[in-house]
Amino acid sequence: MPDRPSPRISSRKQPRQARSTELVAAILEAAVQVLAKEGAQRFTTARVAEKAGVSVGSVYQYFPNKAAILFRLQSDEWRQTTGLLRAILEDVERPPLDRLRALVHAFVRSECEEAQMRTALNDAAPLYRDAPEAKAARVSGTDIVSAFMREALPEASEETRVLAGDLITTTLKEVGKAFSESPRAEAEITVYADAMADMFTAYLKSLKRP
Amino acid sequence: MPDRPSPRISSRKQPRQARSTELVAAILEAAVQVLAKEGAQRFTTARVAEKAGVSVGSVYQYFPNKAAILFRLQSDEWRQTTGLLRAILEDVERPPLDRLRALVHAFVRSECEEAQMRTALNDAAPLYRDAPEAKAARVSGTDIVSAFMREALPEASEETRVLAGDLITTTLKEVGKAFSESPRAEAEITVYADAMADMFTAYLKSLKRP
DNA sequence: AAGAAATGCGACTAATTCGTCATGTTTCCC
DNA sequence: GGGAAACATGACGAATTAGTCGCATTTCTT
Repeated sequence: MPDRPSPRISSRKQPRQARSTELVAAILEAAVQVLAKEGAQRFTTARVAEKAGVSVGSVYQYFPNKAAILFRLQSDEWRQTTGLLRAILEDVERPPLDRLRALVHAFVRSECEEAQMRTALNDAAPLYRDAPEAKAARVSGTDIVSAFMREALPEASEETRVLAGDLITTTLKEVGKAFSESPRAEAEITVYADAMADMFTAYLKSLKRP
Repeated sequence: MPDRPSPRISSRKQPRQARSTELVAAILEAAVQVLAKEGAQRFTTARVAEKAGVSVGSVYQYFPNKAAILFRLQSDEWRQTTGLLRAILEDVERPPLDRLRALVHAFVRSECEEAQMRTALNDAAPLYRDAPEAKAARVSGTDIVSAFMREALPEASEETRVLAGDLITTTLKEVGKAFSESPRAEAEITVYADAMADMFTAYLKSLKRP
């Protein structure tokens, strides 16, 4: 119930010439910097435009509104993370629990990079959260998880698998997010990721033999 | 890095007469409603004042700024939750893992009440998060957890206990928050809380015998 | 080269916001 | 009753913001 309506968030028009492609890239780059440096509260189209060395009008040629810029950043971020995780999960040679551990490490580590920007992006979430595109994005990605869970818990009921998969996914995402909100040293990251992997491992083992 | 500086957030003056005490209560009550109904984005002192049937000026007599109202709500919420959880954890008769399960249920259930308002309050977190009072509030409460962990894992190293305690606490809080962001049916809550308790239980057991 | 299409510009508007302050009202206490 | 202190008011100033629009410039196409 955060923001008024859910305005359209999809791209206004596609860049067709080289200069406009660069312009969009410059805007996104600048948006990241503004977000990291100024925070969600002071993230304005004017500031982004200035940082990008571009006029406000140009920003609105390719993004229908402020939320669209933020959603685009979030999408890109999410696509990248998904690719990273999928690669790990689909390496069928390694035993499932090994892969899960590797995944936890990769995810936590990735969250800790550009932590400032990510935190600010989360702060701005209310602005794009309710848009239909954002909702759709959240649904996708379920298939990889359920495939993995089928492998890790072949004898459990589908219901159990869905529940456990959801719990682990949510925990990974939310706890990772919270963890990365403070600046962290290398060693700390490793220790924390291991602890989380330990927890998941113990949980999955307990579901195997109840 | 969300909001400019961290402005003072503590109370501006204490109400000394009956009417002003009621006024403060009315403001807080109204604040909850505005937050739930309009969301963080549209939470303004003017709207709160109007809903409370009071003038803006009066609001600023007892709260130095908007953030202070939000912080106050968060504090109250937190105090209440802490009390609830402490009572469960300190019931020394029941075995530790039983208490932990009860605690998870109580917490998740409590998060699901007034979910709208809580979500909005979280959205507004950047406004008060950086204030010193808020930082202080986050530190306190560690003692109950560590007492419990000493009991649940008497033979583990202090380091392990701190880490596990932190992980469980963070998971409970963050996953509970995320879970309550969608509206949930009774049965769903029970199932989810049980799953989370299962995960914690398995984790703690695994730390007992490695 | 010349018209068309795409792109880029930035001053400007309309709206919203926070918080103050001069002025009135109520309560307290002697 | 009367003076002081506490309380309440709401119009107002200063600042910020999102997004638009008429016009200038660049690129494409033929």
